[in-house]
Amino acid sequence: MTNTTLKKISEILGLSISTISRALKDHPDISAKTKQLVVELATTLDYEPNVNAINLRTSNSKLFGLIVPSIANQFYNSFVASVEEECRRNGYSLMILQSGDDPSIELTNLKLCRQNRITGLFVCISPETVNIDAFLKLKEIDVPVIFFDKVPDNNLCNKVCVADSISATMAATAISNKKKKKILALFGNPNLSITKKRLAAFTETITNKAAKTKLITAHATSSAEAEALTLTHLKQSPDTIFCMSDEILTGVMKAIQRNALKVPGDISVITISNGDIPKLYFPEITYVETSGMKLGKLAFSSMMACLAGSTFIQELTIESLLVEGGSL
Amino acid sequence: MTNTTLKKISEILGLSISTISRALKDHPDISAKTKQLVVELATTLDYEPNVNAINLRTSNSKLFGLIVPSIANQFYNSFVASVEEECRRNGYSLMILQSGDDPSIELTNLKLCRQNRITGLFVCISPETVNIDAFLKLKEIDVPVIFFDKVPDNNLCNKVCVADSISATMAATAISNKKKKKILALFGNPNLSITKKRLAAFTETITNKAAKTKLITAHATSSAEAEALTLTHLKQSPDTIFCMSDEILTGVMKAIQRNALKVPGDISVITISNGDIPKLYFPEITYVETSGMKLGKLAFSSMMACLAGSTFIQELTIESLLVEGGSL
DNA sequence: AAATTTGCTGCAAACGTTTGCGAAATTGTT
DNA sequence: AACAATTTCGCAAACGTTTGCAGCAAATTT
Repeated sequence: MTNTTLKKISEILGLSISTISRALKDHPDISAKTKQLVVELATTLDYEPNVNAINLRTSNSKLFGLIVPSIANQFYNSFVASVEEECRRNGYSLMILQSGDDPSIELTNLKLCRQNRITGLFVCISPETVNIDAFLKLKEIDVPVIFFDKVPDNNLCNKVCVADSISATMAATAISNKKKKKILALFGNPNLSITKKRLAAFTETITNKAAKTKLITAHATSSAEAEALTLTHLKQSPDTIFCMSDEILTGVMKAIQRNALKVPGDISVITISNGDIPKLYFPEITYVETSGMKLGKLAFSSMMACLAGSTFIQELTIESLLVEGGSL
Repeated sequence: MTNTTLKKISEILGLSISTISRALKDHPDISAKTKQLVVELATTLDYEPNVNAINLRTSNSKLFGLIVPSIANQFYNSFVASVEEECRRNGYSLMILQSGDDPSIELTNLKLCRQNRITGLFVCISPETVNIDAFLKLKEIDVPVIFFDKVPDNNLCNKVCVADSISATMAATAISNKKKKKILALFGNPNLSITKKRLAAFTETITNKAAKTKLITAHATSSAEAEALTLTHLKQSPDTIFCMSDEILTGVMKAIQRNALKVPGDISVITISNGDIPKLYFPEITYVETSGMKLGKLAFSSMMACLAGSTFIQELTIESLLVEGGSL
């Protein structure tokens, strides 16, 4: 058995291919009874149009590309899920590709996107990616590119991000409101702009709002490292720990559980997170939300704006939100 | 600017389209110097072949479809990630679609796959899906279908699953080896075959191996429900809790933390899991591993076997593995 | 009765490739 | 110098659609 085509239907019905094509899309030129005839046969034969042929003919693929470091990550995960949903609702397809933070795979994926003649691209570049010319070339052929989360410095492109500085500020404010005196603040890879922004904003806020508070900052690039670091600093008995991300948080929590400390009795915890991990603990960890889902919706609407002809280049951020758990 | 095509290159070089096509794919008919000429120009013009045209011409899309309830799930997540990786390594593309466990979206997604003329489909059906005819129709047009994880009862299809019975048995054995006396075993949605299998195997093993042990079983369909259930049963002070899944585990752990119980001093915990969640706690939770990654690799190789012409229908399972944490 | 309108349908080109076949140009063989 | 063999390339059809245009019959208007 082979796939049903317009031609096959046309031969059975003794009509021309163009009539079949028009009948199936309810074209006014075709009489009602012909339409019925065609639609019925198409249904029984399980006709499904060949999108390759359609795309070729119309040069409009209705396909978006999405390049992300890894989908095995709470944040990107929810981002991807929400973009996927929006695509389905709006009649688009989505090609999801993982780069594994490897610039060469990133390029391979980009190539794949081009070969598939995507009509738009969502991309989160890897930390090592410095040259984004390959992405910008897409714009030359009128394919909009929306950078999300980890975005290039170049300001000639559309970006959607979480409000890094603001969320760190919010966390710092929440801490200072509680009159904490000795804070351990843990951050991720110091080379990432996301780390720099959060570190700067956090430090500044604490310095301004709670001048007498002692603040210790440190960097960890993995959960295990965060755990070790926490265990070390716990000896100086901080009263609060701030975590820049879920990864840091999980390490910190293991250290806290290992030392059998009570949260928030012995020590307070606050983090910046998508929200899934903080809810795994009791009490639930207070966090500043950076929603991948919201970011996905924003990215999608930004894409739609581009496709609608907007040439206005903008950098959008989603607002953060303090979600109270019981850990602060 | 528009995309570069073979035609454009051929016009610039004064050669025919077929020569360009052959030159780019290193066809022996073409002379070395022509090849070099063509390749150079193609590179500077950023030529990327149009896969729509290729697929149309060759009727071979090199595209797999993957329908999964949700990618915002540790297990499916790792499954998808590993399939995606295998695809990239083997020159295939992957169209990832979420059904949200909604049978109608499932069908929409299936239609999308057909329209894209996928060469194979990986699918995890929703619990409500009873009629799988729509999927079986794919086989009539020679598109292999690999069902994974939640599979239909029908035995005329290829399936890859985690070893549900065996993993439950392994967990039960681990418990009985520790001479536990009072077990609380929590399971998920009682209508799912996965639940039935795990429940049956667990109960049977405990009954056989530890006849004197008291076993209480219960069902919870969400993490919150599992927490409430645990809090209730904790009053009867079980010495061990078995969790059927990560979802159950997270609820149980919140209950344990809420009651400030020590693991494994006051109570032991064991679960069946992909491995991510158990490692978030201290001590890490002992679990029987059901690896989404392994399942992904298995599904992919099964797909490859089908494409290679194997008509042998089989149900494959991945072996489980007891990963010792410190919770038992 | 002729002219016009209306309703329905078909023709054919185009989208960008691949590939079997034939032909021309070059080389090698007697 | 004649022929065969080889190298190198182009022609044209096909994949499954969409769509501007033309055609034709029937219905309506002059």
